Amino acid sequence: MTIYDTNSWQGIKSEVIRRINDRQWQPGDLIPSEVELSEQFGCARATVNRALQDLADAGVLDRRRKAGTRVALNPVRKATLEIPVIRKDAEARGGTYSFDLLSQQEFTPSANLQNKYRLDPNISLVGLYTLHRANLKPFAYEERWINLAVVPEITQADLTSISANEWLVNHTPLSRGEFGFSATNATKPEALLLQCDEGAALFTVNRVTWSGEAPITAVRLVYAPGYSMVSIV
Amino acid sequence: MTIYDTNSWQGIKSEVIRRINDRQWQPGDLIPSEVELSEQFGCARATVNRALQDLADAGVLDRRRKAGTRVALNPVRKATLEIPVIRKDAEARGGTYSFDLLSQQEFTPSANLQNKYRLDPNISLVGLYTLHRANLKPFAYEERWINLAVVPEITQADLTSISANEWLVNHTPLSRGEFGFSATNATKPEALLLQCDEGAALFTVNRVTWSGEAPITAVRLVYAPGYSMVSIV
DNA sequence: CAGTGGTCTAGACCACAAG
DNA sequence: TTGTGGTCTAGACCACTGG
Repeated sequence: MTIYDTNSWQGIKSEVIRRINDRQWQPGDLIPSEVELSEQFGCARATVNRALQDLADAGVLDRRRKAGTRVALNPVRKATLEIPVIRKDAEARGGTYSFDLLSQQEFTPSANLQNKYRLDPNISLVGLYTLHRANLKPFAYEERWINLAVVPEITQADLTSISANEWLVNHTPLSRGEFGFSATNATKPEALLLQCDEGAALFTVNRVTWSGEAPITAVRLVYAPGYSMVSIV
Repeated sequence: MTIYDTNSWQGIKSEVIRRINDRQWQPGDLIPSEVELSEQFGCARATVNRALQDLADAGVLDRRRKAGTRVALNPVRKATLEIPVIRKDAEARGGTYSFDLLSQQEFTPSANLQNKYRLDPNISLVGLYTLHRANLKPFAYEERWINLAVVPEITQADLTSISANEWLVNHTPLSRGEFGFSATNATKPEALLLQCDEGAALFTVNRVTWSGEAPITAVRLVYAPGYSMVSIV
């Protein structure tokens, strides 16, 4: 346990946490204003501000101008998932990473894709089917399409030596995305690829990545049985 | 798209992002120091600091004293999962929430639990088995134990009217935890409870919550088929 | 050692929203 | 209208760590 001075922002943060845990300040309660607290703690208001903002980010406090700062009624548990590049993930689980690019072809978006992602019918997409391995054993199976209208350069890349995943991460440094996590039963082809029984429960990630209004890529990733994604809060 | 002035920290943040996306600053590159940037932007160093710290938190920049600030080589994708109380989750999915407390009993930790969670063999735990429902249909099945040495007050609570989950959230406002997400095949009893086929792929969450060195509670939660946990980055 | 980020201060002005 | 948080400034000192 690290101890902080009470006129450091971390110290103020722990003190606030202590008061909440002690139930001096209960859920829904209004806590003193920044000015009052800075007087209590004998520090600058900016220091209190830093501490309270941090706690508000964490979902512990609710702050509104003029209305003041309250202890959150529904302390949302926020878990920050670090989603590593698959290669790192496989390596971290003690394996040597490799992958097979099973197939790659260009196509134009189906009506379904056009609607779902607001894609122009005339653009080209690349479809990629990849089996990721750790120590040569199947680790995850990936189905992906990439929007060539956004990243045409990828046609120049050798996607058998670097995975599309990594290429994209390094060439589109910042982007919005949506993740969906679910569980699906292995289909027969998936079972063959992942060397598991048909119907086995597979941890599944769906991801769409956007650059402004245009989708860059969408992925469906099914992990071999036993995979677990861990997060520390 | 919101536009910020370049001497606000948000403005500086977007400008830095722009330079990274333009590849003026490439992954691994050292970017100018805070002092240099504050001169370039005509603002105080603290403002630049705020912007760069934000980007470092997001995993876009790597910062080290004396070594300076670099564009991250492995831009970690961080997804912030908001993990709501089950009731809210069920309600957000358009249902009326209810639950059945199937069983509740006190016991002392098995050798296995003692080892895994460093539990004293003499303390008492409560085991709870709960079926959560949305619109009366099974939503998730929960197995949980709670450490009475840490929260003895819970024996006073009526856990048939408020779920243990919510009681704990409101009485242990801040705590560390670990989440694990995986997929499991429905066992026969789970299939009965969740009204699905045996073997169906179920999204599963394991959670352990700690208060200092002592575990407060551990939960295994299996969701009815079709559940998907969504996160926006 | 010296240069970088990390933090604190005292003061100021602004933006928002409750009354 | 007015009290609250949100932000910026100019300056200062500190903590870490690379050279």
